[in-house]
Amino acid sequence: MAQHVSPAGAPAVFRVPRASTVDLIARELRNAIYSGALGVGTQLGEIEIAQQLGVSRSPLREAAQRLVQEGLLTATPGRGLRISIIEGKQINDLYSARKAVESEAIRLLIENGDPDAMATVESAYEKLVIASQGRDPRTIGDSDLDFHWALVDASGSQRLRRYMSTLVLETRIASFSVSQGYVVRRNIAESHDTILAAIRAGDVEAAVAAVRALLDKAVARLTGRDSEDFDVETVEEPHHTGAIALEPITQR
Amino acid sequence: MAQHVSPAGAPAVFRVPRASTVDLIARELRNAIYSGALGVGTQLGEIEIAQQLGVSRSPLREAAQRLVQEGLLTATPGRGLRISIIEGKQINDLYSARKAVESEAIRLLIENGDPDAMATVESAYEKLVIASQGRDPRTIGDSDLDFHWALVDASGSQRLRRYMSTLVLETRIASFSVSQGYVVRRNIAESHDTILAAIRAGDVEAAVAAVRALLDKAVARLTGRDSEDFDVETVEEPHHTGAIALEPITQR
DNA sequence: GTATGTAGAATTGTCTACAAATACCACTTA
DNA sequence: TAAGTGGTATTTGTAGACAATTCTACATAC
Repeated sequence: MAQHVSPAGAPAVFRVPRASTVDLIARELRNAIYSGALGVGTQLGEIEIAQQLGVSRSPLREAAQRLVQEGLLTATPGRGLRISIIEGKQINDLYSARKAVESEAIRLLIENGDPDAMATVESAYEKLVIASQGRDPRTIGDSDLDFHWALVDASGSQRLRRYMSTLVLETRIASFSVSQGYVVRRNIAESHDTILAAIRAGDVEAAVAAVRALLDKAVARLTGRDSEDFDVETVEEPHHTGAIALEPITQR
Repeated sequence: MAQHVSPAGAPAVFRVPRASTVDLIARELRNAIYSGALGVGTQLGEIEIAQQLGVSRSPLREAAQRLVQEGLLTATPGRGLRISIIEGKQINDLYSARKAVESEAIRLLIENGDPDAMATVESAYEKLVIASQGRDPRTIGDSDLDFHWALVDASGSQRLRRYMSTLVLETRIASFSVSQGYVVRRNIAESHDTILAAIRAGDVEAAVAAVRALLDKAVARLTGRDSEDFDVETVEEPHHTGAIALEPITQR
């Protein structure tokens, strides 16, 4: 995922915003969810996680509340935290949000007309093409999400970016939740080419329509309403070995 | 703001999710921001707030992290928490997000065709009309935001609702940040009538376009690029008396 | 008179300990 | 044997205490 970029015209020297411990923990938790190290529905014991991260329970709990706010974790009083499950109607809801965010992102991307931003999108697309030529569905799925992320990142909107970073994770959770596997389409590159072509042409409506269609297809696939599309491949998620391993927080 | 509604078809009996202390604190903080009790840019001392709320620092800090994730609070290591300031380019960003969310909400609202949902929107509109006939700009501003909230709430989308609840607060913060006053248009009802008419007619594109136009106008007003529109009124925000008062958390 | 360095106070960040709620398991009983 | 019940153990929720960082004020040097 791309980094933040200093806006032009801003002062040359910023107050260095060194990341707080809570930031680092939250990031680590998100990584763990994305990678699948923390499986869907997993109840997470605070002392265990805290020990693995090399921190106390307090900052861990604070970081957890951030993910709760995002909807990635579900907190039930007296019962602690578990990774949210996203299935059923939530799938539709998730993709509604994605349609909202990605549509607006495309609009901004085209309006801004920033060549650098377009370049990163093109770059993400190329990686997607290369990945789709390979045979590893996992890699394809990753580069698919990366592309959509790049799209929103290139919009330059801080809020859309924030929303999308969560939505990416939720999409990941959803694919874990639905099948306990991982479904991707093999011919994924063509449909994305349509989007990119429209963006290049500066045709907002066409690009938006293309993304919406793409996402609608994804919903149909995930909710099992699409029995005709055989060009998919299911990959089993590696079984969780019980012992989940998180990297300790460094930098202090 | 309207309350959450049980989605149809959900099990009749839920595991009663009694609100956790963190929930209550977070809600109280949001209320304080919305009401202006916690002014923009205010540094909040943890011990003081915790005492006023009648809780310890631990749950307060956890609740605060939720608002940090929302972007309502800004946390700087070693320097604690302060209410975020929203001005300049952030205004554009904020309204981009609103466009994204509200556009999609309208789309869903029309697609769903739920009479009850429409009724709540109509109700919010009526209140807006009544308020706009009065002379209190503060009331008008409130009912304006309430209407937009009702729109998104009626979409039935959990995620859009979550986004919007934050965006409403941010909009409020923005109007506090820009002028240290509160700007509203007097003839606000007509423009909203356009939206509602399009929704009633089931015309998605027209409704979406109307909302986008409305929001664009708001941006222009807030960023001061709209010197021609004289039909506005500025209200001074009541001076903060230094002593901020928060209601203690009850229910245990 | 301005700027720099230092000491003190206050506030935040983290940890440990205690209280309360929940889950699990054995036991009893129909 | 199955269901209900009670007790125990584990986990979470909260509070208070300690450590570290930052801000403010004052003194000193240029």
